[in-house]
Amino acid sequence: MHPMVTNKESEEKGGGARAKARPASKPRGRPRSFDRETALEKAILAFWEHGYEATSVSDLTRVMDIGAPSLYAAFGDKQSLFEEVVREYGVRYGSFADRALAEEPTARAAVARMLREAAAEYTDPAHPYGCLVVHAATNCSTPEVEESLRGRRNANIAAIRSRIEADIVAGALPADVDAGALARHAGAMIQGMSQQARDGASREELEVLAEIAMSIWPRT
Amino acid sequence: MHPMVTNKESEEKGGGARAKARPASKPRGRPRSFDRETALEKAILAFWEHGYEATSVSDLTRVMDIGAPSLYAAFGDKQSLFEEVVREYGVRYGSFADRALAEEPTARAAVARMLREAAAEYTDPAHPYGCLVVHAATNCSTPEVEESLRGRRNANIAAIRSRIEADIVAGALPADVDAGALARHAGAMIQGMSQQARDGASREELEVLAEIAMSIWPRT
DNA sequence: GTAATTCACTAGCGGTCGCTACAAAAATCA
DNA sequence: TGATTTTTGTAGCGACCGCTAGTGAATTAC
Repeated sequence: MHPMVTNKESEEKGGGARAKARPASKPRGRPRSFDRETALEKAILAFWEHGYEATSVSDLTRVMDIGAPSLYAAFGDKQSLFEEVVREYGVRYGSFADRALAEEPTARAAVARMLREAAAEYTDPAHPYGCLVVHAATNCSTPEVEESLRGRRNANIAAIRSRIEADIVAGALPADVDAGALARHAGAMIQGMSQQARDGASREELEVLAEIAMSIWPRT
Repeated sequence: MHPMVTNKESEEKGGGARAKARPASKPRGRPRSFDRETALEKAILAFWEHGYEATSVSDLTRVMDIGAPSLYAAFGDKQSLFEEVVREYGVRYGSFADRALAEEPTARAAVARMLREAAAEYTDPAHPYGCLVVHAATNCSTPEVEESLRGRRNANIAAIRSRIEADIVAGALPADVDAGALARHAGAMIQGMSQQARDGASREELEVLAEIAMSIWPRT
């Protein structure tokens, strides 16, 4: 008798819930009385603001406006809901970093844009301050959860490093550049900016920070 | 992590009269059976590693090797114990920043030393990684505790800023230097380094980070 | 219609949380 | 010797934690 919940719909095949390409038939039983996407967004905001541990299931059922059994049926247990929240956060709010790395012509331009956009994103009053990936699972008594976000942070730094190394190979950066150090510096700036946003720094202050931080890059 | 046998404080054997600096008269009731300083140190390490929320009173009584009533009698409730822990942490582990600001001849030298020593301190295997002030009260459901550490972080940045402004007045830094931005950058580096130490960065990696971070300072 | 299926709600499980009442134990004071 | 004062260990308080059994409501399939 595992506490395991059979994740009936966690596979979520990309298509709209029930409006679009459905395999012909309507679902069998009583329909859900809440919008799953909306409830998930509320969960994102709650975890973003208070972190994994400090957000209780009863907090979640309140802000998502559903009962506990509905939450467990729709999202699994607290930990799997948080995993989905982190994934969706990455799509809705954390994609600016990957976009900068993919779209800018050089690593330097990518990091500059990344920091500039982080200053705006982390201080946007439309949602909690800072970065969920940086703050939501620090001091977490569930090691897997803490490790999961740690992995994401380190993966982000590794992605920046790869982009820098690509520039070195392409000759856009000097061969003696320490790609790891530059990438780590960008990561530290991101994390420091997130912390300072939470501590009350303004967008303008973080933008100045982002700008002067770029002066460590070699002149090209 | 020594095994550390809990030496139940053998009651002073020779004449009690010449035993160290005694406060005038002996206390009236049954003497305490544990060393308060040692117990406090254990509490520091526990809060440092797991944070305020994730460290339960039962965790504390276990690592401090005392019963709950003894803990409450000696330190007050969990929150006031944490306050004392933070104070004592500042004295025992966090004083390198203030010392650098006080002892170095210039703000630049002070910040350079501060970052260099942070790289060593935050990765010292003799205690938990990173900085307690940065990490122990994020996502804390007791607002006063979270606010308290936030205040310390912002005060540290303000202290760096004051030191920089003093250098500007003294002519050791150009008059057009943005003291606030430079100080904020140092704070972001400290916080980013603390996070990366927790995420597994080595002392050498953080030292490189500390060094390149100093290149944002104007050449003097 | 009836059966089958899925969701919502109430109620509550065992466990841990921070904290404390209580009485025995160990010291000083008279 | 008591009487007093303080600490100690036991034992457990009420509140909240994550989570779920059980029952009835809402829908489709036959």
